[in-house]
Amino acid sequence: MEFSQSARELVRAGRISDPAGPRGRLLREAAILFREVGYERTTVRMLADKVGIQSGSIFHHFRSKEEILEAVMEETVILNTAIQDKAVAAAGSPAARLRALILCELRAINKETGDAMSVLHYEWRCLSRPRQQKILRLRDRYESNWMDALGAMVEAGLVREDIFVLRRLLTGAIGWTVNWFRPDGPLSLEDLADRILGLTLRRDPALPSSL
Amino acid sequence: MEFSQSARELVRAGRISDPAGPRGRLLREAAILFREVGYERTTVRMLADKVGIQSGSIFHHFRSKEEILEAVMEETVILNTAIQDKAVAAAGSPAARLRALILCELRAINKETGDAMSVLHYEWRCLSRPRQQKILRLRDRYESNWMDALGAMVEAGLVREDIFVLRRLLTGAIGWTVNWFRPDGPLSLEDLADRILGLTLRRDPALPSSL
DNA sequence: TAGTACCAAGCAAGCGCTTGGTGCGGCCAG
DNA sequence: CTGGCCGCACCAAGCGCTTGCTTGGTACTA
Repeated sequence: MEFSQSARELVRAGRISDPAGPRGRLLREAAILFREVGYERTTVRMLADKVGIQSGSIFHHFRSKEEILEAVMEETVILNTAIQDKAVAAAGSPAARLRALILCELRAINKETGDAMSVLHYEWRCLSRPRQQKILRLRDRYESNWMDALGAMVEAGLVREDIFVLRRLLTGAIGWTVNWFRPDGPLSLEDLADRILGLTLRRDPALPSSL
Repeated sequence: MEFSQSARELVRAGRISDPAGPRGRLLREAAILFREVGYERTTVRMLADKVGIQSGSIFHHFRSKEEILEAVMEETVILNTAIQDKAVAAAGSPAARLRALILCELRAINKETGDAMSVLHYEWRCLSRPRQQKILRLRDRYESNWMDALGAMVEAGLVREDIFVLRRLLTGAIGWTVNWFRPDGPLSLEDLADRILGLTLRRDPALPSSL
């Protein structure tokens, strides 16, 4: 599996925490709690209970509650950027590359890192400005992968839209799936990726855009 | 303007608070604070300061802080449903109706009710379950307007997608505009509505969906 | 005189975080 | 082989502060 392999490599490189260690376990439970309850409503006592330690012991691993939130976001961005890089490298045509990006993002949001991605989305403003900018810098390569792929689609004549607007519409559409997509439903993430890709392809100008 | 006329009618009918009255002023400032700071981080003291009263006086108008959040959401849903109803009634063709819905939602999110709509989106889980269901029931007609319009588009042969999936993708794409759309930018909401409508139209099957 | 809108003061609970100390596995000098 | 010790992970207790909300009373309007 792409996910766990990338994760293992990053743990070995010291870029993310070992999920088996105490820090990694704290981050995993924190992501779940932050998602379900919200960052503000989650107390350090709730998190400590989930992990099975005393509330004060958390501050042996993190200097503050906000540092936990930052770490959840940071490690998720690092991991998903690594996964995305691999998918981009493996894709051939521009269309295949775009589809790979769509599928990557759908998976990030709806599979293993779904809790943390949800936190990244919904708890963004709970981070102090400096910490926000740190995460934003980490996202740079992730986003430029998108813009490169969309640019290639335009060059190939497969997309007609303004790619900045298009990327933002796609961000919204894909991100929102967290609120309705069910992996045990009739629709697979691969199907969904195909449909979203289909929406982006340019339509025949001859068709009546009859208003 | 469609907005203020619908608002005035609803105030007269007693369905939403008078924005000039103390309750209405509280709700307006609450929406702004909840959006900018977040519901949990907003204290009743902050809200009282904004309105220029003592913190305890808030509880003369609302029984609890959560009741304020509920009212913000409830009145926004009521108002935007009324605006949407008028737009639907005025639209002719299926495509015009769909475009009207897209534009309505874009306006709701990016104009007068933008703060409250953002709160509706981001602070949803801060509501207790019974209160959530109350709001959901209020949204019923709003959503069925959408499904009716999309169904008509399919019948007219203008849309090929599964309309449930399509509606959800659109919800995400439109909702996300709150995070990037700037009314003083080069793109107008009307332009944006056209582009989003364009994405939903069925594309020529003859075009290579070349993967 | 009843009702609306508000003030001034403060309570009880819960919050993030600090402090001082304990148990234990690994490591290395003797 | 082993005794001493270091550092990691954690505990028990609680401090200081903020929070939503309550109470009892006042001014003004109709």
